[in-house]
Amino acid sequence: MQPQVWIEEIGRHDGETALVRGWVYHLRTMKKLAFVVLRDGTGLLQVVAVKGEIDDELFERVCDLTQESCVEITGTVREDRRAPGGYEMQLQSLKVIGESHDYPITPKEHGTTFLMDHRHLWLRSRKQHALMKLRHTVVAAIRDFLDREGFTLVDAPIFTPSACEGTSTLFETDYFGDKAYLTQSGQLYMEAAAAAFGKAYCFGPTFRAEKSKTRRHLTEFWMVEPEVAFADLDDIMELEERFVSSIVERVLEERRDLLENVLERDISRLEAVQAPFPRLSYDEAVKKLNDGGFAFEWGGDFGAADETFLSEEYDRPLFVHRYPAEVKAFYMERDPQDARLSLSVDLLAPEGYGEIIGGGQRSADLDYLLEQIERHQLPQEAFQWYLDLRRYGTFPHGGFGLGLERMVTYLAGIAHLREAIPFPRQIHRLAP
RNA sequence: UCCUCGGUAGCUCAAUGGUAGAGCAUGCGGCUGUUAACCGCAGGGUUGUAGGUUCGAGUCCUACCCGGGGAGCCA
Repeated sequence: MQPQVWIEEIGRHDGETALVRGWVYHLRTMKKLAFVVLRDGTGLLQVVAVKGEIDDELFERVCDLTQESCVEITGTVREDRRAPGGYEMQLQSLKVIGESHDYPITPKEHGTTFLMDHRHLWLRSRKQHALMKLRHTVVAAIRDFLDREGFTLVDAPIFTPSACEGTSTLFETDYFGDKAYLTQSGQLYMEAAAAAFGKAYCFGPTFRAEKSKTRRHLTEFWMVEPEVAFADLDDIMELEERFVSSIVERVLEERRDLLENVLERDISRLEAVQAPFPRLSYDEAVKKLNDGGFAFEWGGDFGAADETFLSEEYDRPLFVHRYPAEVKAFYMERDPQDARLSLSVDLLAPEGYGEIIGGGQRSADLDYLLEQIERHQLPQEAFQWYLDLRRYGTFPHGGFGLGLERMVTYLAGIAHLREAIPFPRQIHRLAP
């Protein structure tokens, strides 16, 4: 039997007879001519059937095809400017592998709710396909960068005995009669990993039971969390900017065509993302907000509008560092210059995409952490293993967490986070 | 939890308080280079639910249900 050719490689078979398999993406028929656009996951190929050149029964079967039916087609390949993709196939034989009737996603507009209800089918569409390819490349870029930098992947558990950061936004589940929670960060485990491997990271799904209904939130999202022994705040910022700019560079290299032609992204906005990134202290940011007419009070965390205003004047991501300790997690190191502040840093994406990274330097001091755990009213028993890291050779260290979907959303320039993940989980969406 | 908008054909949407409609999809017919093809015909409805006002309610009122967008919180 003739081997199957993937459409992305069809150009290598110019002038030959080839066999392709895929799904009917579009169909246009006339009395003596029919065009079938075939989709196989790697590309689109226009197949032409001409009545008279093939027998009438075969031509009838081509005309009777329906959207998204799965077929096997053989035909001769030839270059043709009129065909999308530059190559066209002259049909010789057709075999239907799986029929499709009344495919729900028609070639006209649909609402997001309807499309999300059919997410399992929507993924076949051009734009969604492009977004998943982009996501794939971002994941590969993340792993390759950390690998090159000497990081070891140390997977953090998904079932956890308590909150990493003590908020009340955990999904609770039964664990053989005990309570367990779905992880909202692998952070604390990475601190243990940093003491074992020096440079470590985890990359997996995390869960937040926040009842958020915004374009920037999912209840299940993917986060990459590197942690580095002996790193201070400046080291972390330097690592973050190299990390982010290398991801952008990789995406521009491998997905430029999809970004430009399918996602219609303004490429120049991504080309501007080069290290070093601008740095603003929290104090300076508050002053900027006040000067800009925002009634923002020192001590709070920034809202979406504040973040947009701050990042607006820069063409690349913006670091805001040294937030008040009150608004950050209990394990953040205090600023030795000002006890009200923490050695924390957020990275804000341009164009109003907001926070894509949160991180900073962790406290190495056992007494301080004990005090913080009490202050945040966290159950000390649950943190004994974590405190051991300070009892047995404590060390300065820092790290950060990058939200994968926020990064993909920003790179793709799309309006909503939910299209940056194959099957989004949101407050009102658990299916498909 | 709060603010705001919405729920009418399979989908996207129309419809001064007065016979519920269009485009797409589907079925049938036409067309030899289509690019979300085009042209003609046809079928398709308990207007989210319950009550109320009215001669008459998709439209006005009340309650409830469901969802979109945003806020807070965060990545």
